[in-house]
Amino acid sequence: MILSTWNVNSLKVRLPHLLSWMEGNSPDVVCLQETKLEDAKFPVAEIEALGYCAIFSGQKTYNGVAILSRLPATDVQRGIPDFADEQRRVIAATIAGVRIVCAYVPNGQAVDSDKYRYKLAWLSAFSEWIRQDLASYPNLAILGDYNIAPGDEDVHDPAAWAGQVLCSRPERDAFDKLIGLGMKDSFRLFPQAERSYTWWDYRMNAFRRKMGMRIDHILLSHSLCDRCTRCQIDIEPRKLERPSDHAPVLAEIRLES
DNA sequence: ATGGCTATGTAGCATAGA
Repeated sequence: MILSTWNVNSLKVRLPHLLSWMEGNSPDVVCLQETKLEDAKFPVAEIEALGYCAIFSGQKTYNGVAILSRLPATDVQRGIPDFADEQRRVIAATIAGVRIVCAYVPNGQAVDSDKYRYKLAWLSAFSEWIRQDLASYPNLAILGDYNIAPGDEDVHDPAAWAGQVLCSRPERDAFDKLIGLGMKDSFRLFPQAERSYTWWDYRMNAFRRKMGMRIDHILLSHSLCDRCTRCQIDIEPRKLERPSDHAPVLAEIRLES
């Protein structure tokens, strides 16, 4: 079972990239962030034509998340339970016995901004929800754009980014809190190339110069980690014309038959 | 050099992303 996540930065613009990427990589589950589409405008027909079902929670202009799946998705949850939030950032469902959580964590803009405080409050509520959900779903995966670089090795210039948004101690503590609940960063289960990133600024030829950040992650519960055979970032779509600024991340899980 | 791109909503630029 191949799980994947991709911040597409507008599904309307990126739909051709997404469809060809799905054809080339045959993921079983695709978690999308920043679809920027109202639900009425979601490209259901194009997704279904590839043999996938789609569940989504979107809004105009900003945010928006979706899960595409070959197998049926049940027990769909939109948003963090008991956390009032206008912003469409979370959708979760059970697929083939695995609880899939698709998340678009707030960016935070700048440390000490209102958006940063919203990010930390959001992460706190999210973490509490995951803590409870892990008791019900031992096979749990959280895929998405965390907007957190977990360590300095995930940042092209750690000195310049020290203490900045995406790298600050409270954000990394929030990430570590998820780990402490019984999750692992599947990317670090395997040897990886240095300067492995999932996001590069559109400006300054950042991608070509390998000036990026690893902020999109697939966290797996321990029981799923035991069956994870690979996790990798696919930088190929970032090379296309009019790319998303994020690259997709994939993890493969060996499911018992 | 605190910019630099890109997408959206909307018809000029403002806002947001990370």
